[in-house]
Amino acid sequence: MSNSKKVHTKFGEPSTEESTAANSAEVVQELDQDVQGQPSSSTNSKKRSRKRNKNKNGTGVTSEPTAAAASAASLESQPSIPETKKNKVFKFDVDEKKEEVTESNKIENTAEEESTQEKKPNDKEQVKPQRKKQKTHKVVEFFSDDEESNFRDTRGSNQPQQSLKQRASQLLSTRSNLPVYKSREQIMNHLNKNQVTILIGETGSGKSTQIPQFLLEQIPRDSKKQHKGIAVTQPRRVAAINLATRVAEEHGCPVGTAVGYSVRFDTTATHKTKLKYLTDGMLLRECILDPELSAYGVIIIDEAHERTVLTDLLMGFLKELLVKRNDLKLVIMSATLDAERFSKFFHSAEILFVEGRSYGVDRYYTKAACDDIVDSAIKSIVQLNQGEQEGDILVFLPGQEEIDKAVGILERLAPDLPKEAPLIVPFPLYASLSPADQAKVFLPLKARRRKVILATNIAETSVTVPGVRYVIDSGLRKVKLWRHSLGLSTLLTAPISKAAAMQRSGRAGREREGKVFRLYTESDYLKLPDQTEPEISRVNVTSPVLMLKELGVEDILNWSWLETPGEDSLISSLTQLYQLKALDDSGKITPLGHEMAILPLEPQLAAILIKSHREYHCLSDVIDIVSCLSVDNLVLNPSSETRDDVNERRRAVCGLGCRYGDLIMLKELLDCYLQFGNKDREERTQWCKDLALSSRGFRNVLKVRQQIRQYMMTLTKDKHLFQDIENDEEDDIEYGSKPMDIPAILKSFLTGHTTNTAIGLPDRSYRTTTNGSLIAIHPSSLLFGMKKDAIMFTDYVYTTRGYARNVSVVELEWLQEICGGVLKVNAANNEN
DNA sequence: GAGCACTGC
Repeated sequence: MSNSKKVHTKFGEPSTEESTAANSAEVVQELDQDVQGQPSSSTNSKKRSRKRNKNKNGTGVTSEPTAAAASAASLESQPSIPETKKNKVFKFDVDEKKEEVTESNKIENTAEEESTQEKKPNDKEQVKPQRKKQKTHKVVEFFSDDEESNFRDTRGSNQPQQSLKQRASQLLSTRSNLPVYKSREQIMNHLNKNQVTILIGETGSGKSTQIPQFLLEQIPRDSKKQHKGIAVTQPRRVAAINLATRVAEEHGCPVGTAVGYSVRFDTTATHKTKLKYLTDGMLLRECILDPELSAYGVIIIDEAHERTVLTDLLMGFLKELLVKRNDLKLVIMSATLDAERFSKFFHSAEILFVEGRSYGVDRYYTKAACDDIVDSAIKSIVQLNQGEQEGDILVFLPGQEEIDKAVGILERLAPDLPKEAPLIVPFPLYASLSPADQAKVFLPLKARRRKVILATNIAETSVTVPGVRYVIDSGLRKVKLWRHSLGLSTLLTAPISKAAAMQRSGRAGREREGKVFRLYTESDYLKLPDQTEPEISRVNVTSPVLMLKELGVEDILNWSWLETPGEDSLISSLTQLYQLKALDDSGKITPLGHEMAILPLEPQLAAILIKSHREYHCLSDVIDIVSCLSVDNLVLNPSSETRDDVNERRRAVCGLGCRYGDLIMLKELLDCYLQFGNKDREERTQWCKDLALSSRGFRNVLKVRQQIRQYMMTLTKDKHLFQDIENDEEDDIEYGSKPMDIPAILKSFLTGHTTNTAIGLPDRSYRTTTNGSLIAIHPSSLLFGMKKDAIMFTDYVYTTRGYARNVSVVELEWLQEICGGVLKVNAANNEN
């Protein structure tokens, strides 16, 4: 630490915090990477020990009335709070008592490093016996390297029942050392006595794998009586799949039997499944089919602190369902103190705390605010590389632009740096990077090299890179903000919250003690909001509102929102649904609205799809385009060196796209992809590479397409809806041979995008028809720089100026025909 | 003539 002080002259004194908010779902995501053949972390600690003090009863669990959590939440402003209480909860911010807390952590560090030496006595008496106890469990951790390789072996192989059982009993010793396992009795007593339980569990507590199993083990295995099942929701698909796989193994059964999962396009659960991991979106789908959720006796909402729109909706829905179903139990699992809100929401349900296992992270702040974040990040990386011991560096930057810039600078800089320090090897990491490029961050490096991963928010929860010991945090992120008054969303660079800063720094403490270098001052840190604003308060809620209408909620404004999106936002969503004819004059859902709610698409796209069938008779082409639109990162951003070539090739393939715009381009690209067929896989992959398209993206497009076709056949009760297409596919007739009815396709889209239109001006800029603001065609569009009478776009982004993305050419007459009312507004604007 | 964070059905 003294060494680092010398080197990091820019930073102030270190302070220490516990890493928080990371959770067991992330742990399994590491596992996923291993399953996919990526190297596991060889440095993964064999000696993981707990740093957290236990409470007096020694179980690691405390059942507290909510007032205790409230006092814990306001920790900063109550320096007189007893030490024992502080240790029960997360320390979001210990800066005001930095010395005190650093001191206590120092003692703990010492105890760990000198494991044979008896700990010096201190004033925290209750800590002492517990620490002794934990030392005996040091070798045990959630996933050791050995565990993971064994896990790989058994997964997917058809092992006899006996060996599955053997494996399960082997795993039992690992399980039984998890903090949650030790508190089993207490937790289960509480769960059995209460309808709602809020559980805060830190990283590595094992809550996501163990608590569902405790509940499962209460159900007799071979009971003839029908027992209601357990559902565990996750915000991410990969987490649901991996947790189910792991838990099935611990339970000694193949996935898809007693334990299974259900995510879009991939379900292993059957009617026999008693414990099901599923995405929150999937459970909401089940709500539509069965509003009583009668298949379940217990619902567990995991990762509730992430506050995704879908989790929030589920909690509101379940709150109402609990009144109707006295036998239903609900467990809300969270990793942060935000649980206080959950408790209040569920009529002051009690909060249980379970400790976790993670390492301390020293914090450093800059002495002055940084004006150029990329420059500051580079300087910090170089300093750190020279002054600190081995360990990889994870740098959080807001977006692709900053990351690419920083990677470029580092690549030029690295060979000229002093040779005493390890060679810096930079890796970018963001979602629109191709999977192959993303995977590079997991490759091990030769000796005397240091990995520097420059990442967006993707590394905060979705991707866990092993080996990271240092985090550099710009304190910035990109946020999509929905402006309901404009009907447009903007993408802004904004400061993160304290909770997010904590989450980011926690990435340095997953395997051993780490350090975080924050590229902002401590006083700026203190000004950050405690929690990240929940998604629901900043996004377009048209889709959630339609779902609630479908579930029979009449008074949307006064529904049991965990957090209301706001009256303006709700009213604009209701208005939009009314305009799409999903709601009638009295605000009730229409038959069309019902069909839209069933389709797994944004209401706008659903409306377009149905219109394309009933009015414009071009359903199958529109399904193809809509499928492309609903897959992320299909058309990738080419790197700056290849950009011109890629654009050239795309234009060559998309003759019609060049004339009519990006929607038609998507159809042409898909047709091209399909023409390769499965015989020419290699060629097809090369083609995708040449055009900077994602093969994985296309595979998803085909899944979505298949799903939507299925839904449309059900909705129209017409089994032969796609018969001619399917015959073509069987006969291997060339794709794209049937000419598209382009006006019909574009008119279909116009019905859903009346407000996303603009009129061309002489200088190649455009004026929107809604409020007359200036907008330009985004450079990523095939129509970039072209002058057209009128355009329609699916997306709007404001950066240096307003940009329309995914642009298509429309005719002025169509605007009059389809969005007459909108044009009048435009005329009024132009007069002003 | 410029550049989009992350999820879900």
